[in-house]
Amino acid sequence: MADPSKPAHHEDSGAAAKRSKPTLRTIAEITGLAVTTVSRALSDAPQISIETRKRVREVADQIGYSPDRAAQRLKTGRTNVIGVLLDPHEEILGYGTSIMSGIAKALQGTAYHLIVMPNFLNSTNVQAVHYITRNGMADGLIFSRTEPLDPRVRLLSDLGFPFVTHGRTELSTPHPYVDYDNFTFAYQATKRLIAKGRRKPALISGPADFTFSGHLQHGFMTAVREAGCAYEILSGIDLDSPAGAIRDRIRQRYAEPDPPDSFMCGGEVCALATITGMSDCGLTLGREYDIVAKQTSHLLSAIQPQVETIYEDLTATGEDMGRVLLQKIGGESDVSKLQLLLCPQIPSSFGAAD
Amino acid sequence: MADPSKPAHHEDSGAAAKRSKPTLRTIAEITGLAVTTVSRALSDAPQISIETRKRVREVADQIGYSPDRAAQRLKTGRTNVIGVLLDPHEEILGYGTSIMSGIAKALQGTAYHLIVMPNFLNSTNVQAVHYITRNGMADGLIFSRTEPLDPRVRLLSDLGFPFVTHGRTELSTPHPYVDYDNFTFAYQATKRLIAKGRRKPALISGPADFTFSGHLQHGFMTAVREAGCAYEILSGIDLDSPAGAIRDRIRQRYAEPDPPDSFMCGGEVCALATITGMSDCGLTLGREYDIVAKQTSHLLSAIQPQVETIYEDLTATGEDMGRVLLQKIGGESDVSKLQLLLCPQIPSSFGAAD
DNA sequence: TGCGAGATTTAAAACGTTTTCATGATTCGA
DNA sequence: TCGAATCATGAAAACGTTTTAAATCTCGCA
Repeated sequence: MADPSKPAHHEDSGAAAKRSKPTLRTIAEITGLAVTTVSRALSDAPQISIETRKRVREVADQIGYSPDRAAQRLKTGRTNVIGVLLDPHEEILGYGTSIMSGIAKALQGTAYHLIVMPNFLNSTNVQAVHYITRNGMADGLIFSRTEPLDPRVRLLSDLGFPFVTHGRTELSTPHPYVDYDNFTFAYQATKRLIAKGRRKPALISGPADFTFSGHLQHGFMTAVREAGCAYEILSGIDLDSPAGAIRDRIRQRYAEPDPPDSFMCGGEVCALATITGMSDCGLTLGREYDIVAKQTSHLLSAIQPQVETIYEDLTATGEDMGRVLLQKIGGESDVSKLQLLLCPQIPSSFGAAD
Repeated sequence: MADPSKPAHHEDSGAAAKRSKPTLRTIAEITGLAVTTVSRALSDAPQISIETRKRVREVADQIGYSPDRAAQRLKTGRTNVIGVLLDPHEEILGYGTSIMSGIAKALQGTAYHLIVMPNFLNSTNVQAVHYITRNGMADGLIFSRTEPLDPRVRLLSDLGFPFVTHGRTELSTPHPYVDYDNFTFAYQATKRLIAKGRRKPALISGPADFTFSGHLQHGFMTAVREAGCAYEILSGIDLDSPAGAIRDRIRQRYAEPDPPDSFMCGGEVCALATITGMSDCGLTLGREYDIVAKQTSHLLSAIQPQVETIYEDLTATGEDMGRVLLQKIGGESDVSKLQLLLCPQIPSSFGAAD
């Protein structure tokens, strides 16, 4: 932008430079225009003449002007801020960071800033939403881990407050979302296990509350039913369970009769823990059992043997969410344009699907 | 706080409730006081009489008043915001999220909000700092991955802008920081390897630029020199390298003569990649080689066999950084009180040191 | 009775924008 | 040539708070 090292070089009458932050008034004094005009010129109002606009721009750049967000905010009521509700569970494997990175990319070049409200300790998610909307802390909200009857979605819909979720709900009022097609993911992943000759796939599902857990399960069930094979949904653990717990559960399951011979894992840590648990039992990936997992980072490239994965690009998801939210804020009222279902890319190594 | 479902129950003369956001003026009208008085009462100014203060509080709670941050900001110049500069590299294993969670904890109950400025794409770190300070987007800044002559630290020191770093610098002007004692960590970890009978520990160091890499290396070198044993600092990779690269490098190293027999890993992904690389070569942890790693999450609990680790509590670090920054903003000028060096907890399994 | 000293309260200005409404130029149609 | 329309600019109010300076009130005391 403006180079602060460049000498300012303006020999004005008396308005010698106080070294305070330049404001519209500063520019007005230098150019001899009114504050109003300067404001208009900088915001590209149509009624300002071309040359005035150019001159104002010049001076603004020269003295390194940038508008006071607080003042703008006070006057317009707009905050120019997009809030992201961050959940402690999202700590795992850079989930939050990937999403945020994507959102940041979408906000790049707009007037919007990304602000993260971690609701780590204090309140429930709904309370956080209450607080943010009541205090006008953002113009829009983004959050994840939606539940079928998500109270946050309900609240925000009622308020008419712009938001986008990562994940769908089952509420009757449609709302903007970006979601990964976890049904297809689970369906294809499970089919892949079956195609490799496995006859009793196990699912490690998502936490019960969340919408996507149902999708995973549905995809899994569809595949096993089509194949007519046995299956198991591992009880007692889910994708949020700590790695150690998953490892223990696997070990325990193999002490019982009729264990599964393959696993559909919705996450990498989960896959890793499963492998370790199986290894505890003396079983080797690719020999005695198989795994297909969802991949959101490069963690699994570190382990041996290679796990088959289907990739979910969380940064892209974040970017989509950012874009959708900006559209919503911009006044797009056709909700169907604000709902994105991202399709899993099935690796060619999986062979032709049906 | 105030229960919005509770019926408001005030039958005022004519000032019937417009359903707009309550402001100081609203309270002033209800109580019959002046806006000034209300403002003072709410901020516990000493010259307001006890009963007025109480009355104002009551009304404020009742109508669910909360001050307009934008207006406060405009008037006072304070933003009540703490900014965290987030680096893309911090994506790994929830580093950023842990830190942020800690900061959030420290900010809990204060007037401060946490805002994260991811500088993922656009600018260099210094530019981001420039931008934030110039635009007055925060009252204080927190960031990580300091370099010995960190330009961000230099800039902020010159500006007199409050900040805390995660990690020290080697600049002559002292500044607030919170750091983990990586020298001691590396020293103890390496000693542990030697105590287990290893005779050629290898170090996978941090990225060359960062201060803590030097500390790691210093601790490592001190231990091997004391023991008079051979050592190696693995070239071509560092803690930021992707897991696959580390794995490849390990494999490659073992194709050459005189390989190391143990590893000091500054991170968990690194340890995991090392194990996999060694496993590729047919070598087993605890038999042919040992590892001691720094642990910041629970990832390694998922793998087998258990890696010996020394824990670094990043959430606690974040909390410390938050606290220190608040002190700094609060006017604490004794820098020595704003510098924290956190000591590694050496597990008792390591046996008596020395 | 009056007067200054607290003790409380208040009016008004200010922060830097945006916005509403008005103004001074210029041009145009009749 | 004159009023109307168009164009470019400006004055002033407003957003909700904090702060400075001033006003009012209540006493105690001479």
